[in-house]
Amino acid sequence: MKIASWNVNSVRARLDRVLGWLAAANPDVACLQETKVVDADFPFDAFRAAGWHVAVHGQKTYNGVAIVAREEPTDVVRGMGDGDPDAEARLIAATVAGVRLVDVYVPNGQEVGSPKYAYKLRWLARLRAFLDSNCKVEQPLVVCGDFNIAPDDRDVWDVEKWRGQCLFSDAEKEALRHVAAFGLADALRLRHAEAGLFTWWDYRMGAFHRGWGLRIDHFLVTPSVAARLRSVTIDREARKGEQPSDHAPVVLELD
DNA sequence: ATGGCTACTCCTAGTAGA
Repeated sequence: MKIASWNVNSVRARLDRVLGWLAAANPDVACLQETKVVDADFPFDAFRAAGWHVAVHGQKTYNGVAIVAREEPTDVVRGMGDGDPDAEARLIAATVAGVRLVDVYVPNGQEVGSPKYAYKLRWLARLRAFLDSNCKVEQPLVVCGDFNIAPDDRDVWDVEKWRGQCLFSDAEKEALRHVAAFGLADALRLRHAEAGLFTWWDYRMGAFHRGWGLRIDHFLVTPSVAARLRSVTIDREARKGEQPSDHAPVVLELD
């Protein structure tokens, strides 16, 4: 089974590239983030024509998540359902081929100490509560997406530059560890220990070409998924060429 | 020193991303 996660930075602006990548990589399921479109305007027809089922949770202009699969996703849940008054479309969950998928687009946080940073930390605490209430560590569970947090020194291109900055601050790393403490492992680190495995590069300053990236897109998996883990790969090729997303897809293969 | 790109929107200039 092949599961992909990709922040596409607008599914409409990127439609041809997204469909082209899906056709070539041919995952069983892909979790997309930053679709940036209300559900009514999602390009369902183009996906259906290419043989994909799609479950979406979107909003105008910002955020938005979608699960795209060869089989119909079941038991779809949109949002954390915890009564928090915010209406940001940042989480969708569904089951595909017996695996429970939680697709997340964690808030960026903007700047350490800002209101958006506080919102990010609060959102991550809510995500842990969502897992506690809706999932079990004994089940095949994959929590994946754009976490907007680089977990450790290996995951930033310049440790000194990034130390204490938003995306790499201690409180963010601790909030991510608390999510994982539900009983989830960072799948990439189960297979690769080396530094410099990045998933995002700034559009500016030729960052991709210069290797100035961060690893902020993750697959967190329960033990039953880890036991089936064959490979975790970052498709850097998808960051190249005309009008790329600023994120590369990450692909998990299970036995 | 700053910003350097991209996508979005009933403000095509201002906001947001990371």
